[in-house]
Amino acid sequence: MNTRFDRLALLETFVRIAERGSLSEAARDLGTSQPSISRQLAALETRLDVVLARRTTHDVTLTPDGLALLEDARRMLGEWEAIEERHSEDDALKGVIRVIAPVALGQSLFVRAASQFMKDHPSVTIDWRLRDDAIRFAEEGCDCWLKIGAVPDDTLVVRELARVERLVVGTPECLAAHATQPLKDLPWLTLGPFEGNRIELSNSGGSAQVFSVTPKMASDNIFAIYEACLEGVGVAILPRWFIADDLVQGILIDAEPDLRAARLPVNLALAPGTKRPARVERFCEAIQVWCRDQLGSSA
Amino acid sequence: MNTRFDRLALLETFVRIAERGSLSEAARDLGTSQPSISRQLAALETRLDVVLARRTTHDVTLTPDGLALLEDARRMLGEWEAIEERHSEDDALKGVIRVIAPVALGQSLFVRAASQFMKDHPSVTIDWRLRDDAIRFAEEGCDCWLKIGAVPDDTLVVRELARVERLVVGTPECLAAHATQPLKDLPWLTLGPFEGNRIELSNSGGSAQVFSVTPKMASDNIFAIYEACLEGVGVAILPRWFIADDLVQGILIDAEPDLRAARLPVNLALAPGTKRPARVERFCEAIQVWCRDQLGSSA
DNA sequence: GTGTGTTCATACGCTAGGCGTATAGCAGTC
DNA sequence: GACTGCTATACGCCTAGCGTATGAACACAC
Repeated sequence: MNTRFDRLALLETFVRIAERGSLSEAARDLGTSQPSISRQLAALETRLDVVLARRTTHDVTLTPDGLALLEDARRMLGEWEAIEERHSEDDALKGVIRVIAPVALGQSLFVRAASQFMKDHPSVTIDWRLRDDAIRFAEEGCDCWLKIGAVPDDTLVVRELARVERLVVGTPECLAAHATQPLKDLPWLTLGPFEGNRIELSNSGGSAQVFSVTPKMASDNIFAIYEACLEGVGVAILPRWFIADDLVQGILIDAEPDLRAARLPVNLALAPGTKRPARVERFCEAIQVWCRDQLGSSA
Repeated sequence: MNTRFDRLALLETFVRIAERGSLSEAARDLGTSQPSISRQLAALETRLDVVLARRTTHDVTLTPDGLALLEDARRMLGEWEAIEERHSEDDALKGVIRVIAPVALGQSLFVRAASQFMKDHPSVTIDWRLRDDAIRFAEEGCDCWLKIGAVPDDTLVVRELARVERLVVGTPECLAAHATQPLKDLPWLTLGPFEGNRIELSNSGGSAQVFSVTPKMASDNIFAIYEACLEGVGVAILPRWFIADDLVQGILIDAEPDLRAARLPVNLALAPGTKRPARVERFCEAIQVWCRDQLGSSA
């Protein structure tokens, strides 16, 4: 089988097929004909001697082998791109960067960093998806993953961006109303994924106190907790970046200046590999710098 | 410039050109015509918009850009190979593995491991080059580099294979003749790259003694030192694997059973990257296992 | 200098591999 | 059952890359 296809082009169409779930749509995307796509997929399968996708008349689903190839194909295409753009004299970044970020950070703080990046690089497009749950990175086709807490995938390269400070806050009224009560009896507003019903605070000396609470309200959404807190319903553990303005304005008060919840690490995860497209590399750098400046090492 | 070249094929011929230093020879290697090679190189240069090689009528030398590409090209071709062979049902390894090993280890101990590997995988060829000096890994085109001591290139992936035990040995006669002398006054045979004129020995408790000597003989070749030692000229610090048989036969004697020179780490260095051809991956595993078994963690 | 041998680059058909168009077959939807 | 949208296959076309042949440049020998 002496085929003269460009192997990287085959990978390109394969990735496109995987992303669109259809040969026809891939063909439209790539500005070619559907039979061409069909032939290319067949050629790739012949070449690798493996079935990459199950075709029915109405959809295309990758086989496990196809899924495995998808990851490698994306990486190799990225590497080729890095090679091609290394010597392109216009150093203007371009293309799309796919980012997955946690909901809370992604819709407020981080999106400002991303916006700045887009301003700095007008030809760059960002696909900004907000998700808090663990993702199947390899299948998503995303370039970088911002994650609060540990990254549950040890095949990825992880860079720590910051460790965010979290403090106990409440409205002045709320705090005054419960001033005489011990900590554990406050009306706690707890954020599901982090606290559950167990609160752990420690002072700068490192000595910790741990106690269980029956939350006034529990939620998996930080904005809900925040709003309830503003309403004076109770006290909550919130990251400093989230309530910095309110602290300045006195709307919320640091209830226990000596006590802090454990810092939450914010990580940046990338697919492993030696070379990445410049736009991805630069975006990651920008995010890192931005975190250092905005969140600080003590943010 | 709508070219239909297979980009990976372009990289392949480019690497071949770099290795052979000639378009014509590359053409012969690849079983094609010289004009074809010429066109491919030109196409790659056009595509990347960079001059990769200076051609004179009698030789081809890579530009710095070409040298940079060479590294990436080798990596990408390796990755493609890994993809292709992942699903090849015959799990027989094949192809050539290029290894650079230290002279002493490479011509005796390690070559046995390599031999075993070739026996286990008949279709594998090994290009076994022995060099003690630091190499420009990226330019050499080698797959793995066995190195005594630290690997002076932090772009490489390093795996420690063993830490070899080194002891003071001499012939029984030689040791008897100098039995009354303090260590530092023995007729030392020193191995240049490691000892110089400064001997450092420590006991199992960790306390060390250091002294300078004026060597009876100094050399950068372990076999020379070894032969002189066998001749009874003096005492030498030699690795256990090197003189294990002689110790058993009583030809050489462990002069200071309580004292040992610092263990020398033996490392395996690889080009970074996520996927390597199976033969390389398996060879490295084999070497690691072999080292564990033959040299042991206390070898 | 001249000759010889080697190198790389270019010119010129040729050929075959990949393209698009057209069509067939199939599955789900209305 | 007609319709729609999908993938696979057949068929001719077209061109990109091939090999052959040739030319220019350089190295070395004499």
